[in-house]
Amino acid sequence: MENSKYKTGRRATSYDVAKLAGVSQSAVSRVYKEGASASPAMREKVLKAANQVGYRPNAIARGLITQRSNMVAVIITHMTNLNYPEVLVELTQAFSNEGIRVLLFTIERESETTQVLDQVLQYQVDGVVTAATLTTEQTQMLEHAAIPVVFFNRSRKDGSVSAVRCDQEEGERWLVDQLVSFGHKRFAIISGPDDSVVSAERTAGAINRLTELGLDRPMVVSGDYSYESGRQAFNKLFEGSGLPDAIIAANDVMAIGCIDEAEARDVNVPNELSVVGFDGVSPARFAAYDLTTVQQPVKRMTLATVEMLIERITDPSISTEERVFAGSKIRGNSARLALGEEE
Amino acid sequence: MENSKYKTGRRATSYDVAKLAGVSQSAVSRVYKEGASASPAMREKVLKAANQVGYRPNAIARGLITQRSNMVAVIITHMTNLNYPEVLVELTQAFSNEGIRVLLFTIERESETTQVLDQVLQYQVDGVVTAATLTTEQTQMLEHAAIPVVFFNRSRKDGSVSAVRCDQEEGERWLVDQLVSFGHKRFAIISGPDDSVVSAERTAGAINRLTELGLDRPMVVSGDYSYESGRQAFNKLFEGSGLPDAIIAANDVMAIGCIDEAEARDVNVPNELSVVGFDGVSPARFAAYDLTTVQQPVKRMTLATVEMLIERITDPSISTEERVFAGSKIRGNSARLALGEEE
DNA sequence: TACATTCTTGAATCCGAATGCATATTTGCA
DNA sequence: TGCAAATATGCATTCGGATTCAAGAATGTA
Repeated sequence: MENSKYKTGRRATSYDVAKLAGVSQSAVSRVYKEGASASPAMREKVLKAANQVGYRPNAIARGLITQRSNMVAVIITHMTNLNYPEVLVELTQAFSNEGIRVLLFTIERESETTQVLDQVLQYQVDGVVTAATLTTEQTQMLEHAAIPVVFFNRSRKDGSVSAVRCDQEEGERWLVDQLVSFGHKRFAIISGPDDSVVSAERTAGAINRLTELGLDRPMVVSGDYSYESGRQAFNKLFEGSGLPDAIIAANDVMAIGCIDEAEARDVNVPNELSVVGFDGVSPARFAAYDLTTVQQPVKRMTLATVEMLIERITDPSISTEERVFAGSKIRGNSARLALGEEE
Repeated sequence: MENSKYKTGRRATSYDVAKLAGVSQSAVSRVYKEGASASPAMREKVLKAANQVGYRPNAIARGLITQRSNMVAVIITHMTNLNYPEVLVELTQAFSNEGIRVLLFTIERESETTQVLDQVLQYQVDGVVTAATLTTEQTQMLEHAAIPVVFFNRSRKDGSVSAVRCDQEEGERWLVDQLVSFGHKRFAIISGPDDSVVSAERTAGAINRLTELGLDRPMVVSGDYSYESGRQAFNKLFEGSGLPDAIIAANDVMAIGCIDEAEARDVNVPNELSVVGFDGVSPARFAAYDLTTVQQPVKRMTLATVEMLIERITDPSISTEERVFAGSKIRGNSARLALGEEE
């Protein structure tokens, strides 16, 4: 006991500082609390003492009493999709600017949310950003615990949750229209993992538009967002009954894999085959691929997410909101495009 | 006050559960603590009540009393380098398997560690993994607070910190040897950001080996790990006095940029120019580039990091250790290589 | 059946900072 | 100069779960 005060690692507490400065613990606390009444003299004494012992308020203790941890959970799936790292970094940075820390939860597939949710609840986070779909039950658990959630790139049809997303469907429509306007007729689609909502939306978006335009229902080959799966998907199509005019991949990385495999089999892109992606990740801009794709406005989306979540944390009674961003259309060189046609 | 108990979001506490189950709060606590004495009857009663009210132990409160937050901080620089997302995911997953949560701190450049360190200390993390260099002073602060640290891909020459790293120098030596054995004589290097230790090590490793072999000191152009900077670097070299035989980039992404710009200027890689990278990130394996590079064994490195950090958290008195991993040599097609020569 | 040993359980206390309340001090204004 | 209003400060309590201590129950052994 006597030596505990000298034990290495004994972090200084507000009591230690108080004693050293000859004031009360409450005084120390007030000095660190913006807007609390403390005389300049007091403040100086306290800060000096705090400095001497290297005092830093204990965020855990503070969280316990204030019921605010100043941490949010970010749930994100395994980042095969190169889009996620960028999202994560931007989110972290934006939250950080607001004095909020990010507790990271990664899962392999969207279906593994259960264990994660349990942890999220234990850690008393102030809010959740999820890039994985939650069941109604899970959403309700969070709601019941009064933890606001913002869905990233997914939502509920009934608008019962707050969400920020990129308009996948609109993006696919543009891609299809581009391809069609040049005369492409036979389409194939490479979808993402079964449990990816984003992939489902993109795939459906493309198919719907094709149907609207009276074209044949495209063949759909499934991938898992990875480069390899893009290559394999091409092979499946190549070995099938006649190559399509254009392949619409559910993300850029698969489009890239697809292009590489096509070239490996002497199918020239874009002359013999058009390939388009989605996301606008950095490799899509590499000159060797120069994809025609739709880029998600990651920065704006993450800022909107942070803003929205903080708003809901501050005022939990606020009603849900959905913000939908259109993607930026990028005309690359992986598809033969309509000439001189804008919009 | 009276309504607070019914307020939405009022999370159930161990007291609530205790009351409902007709036992003491201590009993509830014990049921949730492995190895604590609690009769099966008691356990059942408590779990039933807990289930009824959706009780989950409050990790914050627990952390306060146990002096263990079960969180570690991961400090990582802006992920221009595609290597980091992978590292981050693997770390998170591995920590998660050990019941430890990751609090993420991202910084733009390695030099911005100060503010971050302050936050790290406030959040009472049990340990720190840093992929950014810390000053001696900063390391001492952590040490004084008894927070173990593991450096990722950086260390101190005096071995005063625990570290896990990839042997950058050895990797560069292999690259240089490969290139030299084919007859390359004129070298150039594209370095990373000034404050990147990894870049410094790689650059130095290559230069040292070239010197050892009696070759001319290479020209060094600086980049910032980005694709664009790789392109620009090529241009600087192209406009300079004669293109070198080989360019050694401090990471894969710059190597890719460099290759693209070379092709754009009708310099064929690898026939007219060899380009090698470092990291072994996924785009390096894209067929269009197929880089000759050294791949960091990310999975093994992250596992070692987690293991080491937990070891130090468990027993802080343990002495420091450094684990150095050799990178996997990848002979791609971006450099003309020696034939039939292994090792 | 008696007594020692182990197991259960609850009461009380603690972790470290925030805050309502009460008191002491200062400031403002007539 | 006097008194009210505003500030400053300390005391005591609180957040929610872990843990020590001591008492009570169950089990084992002779």
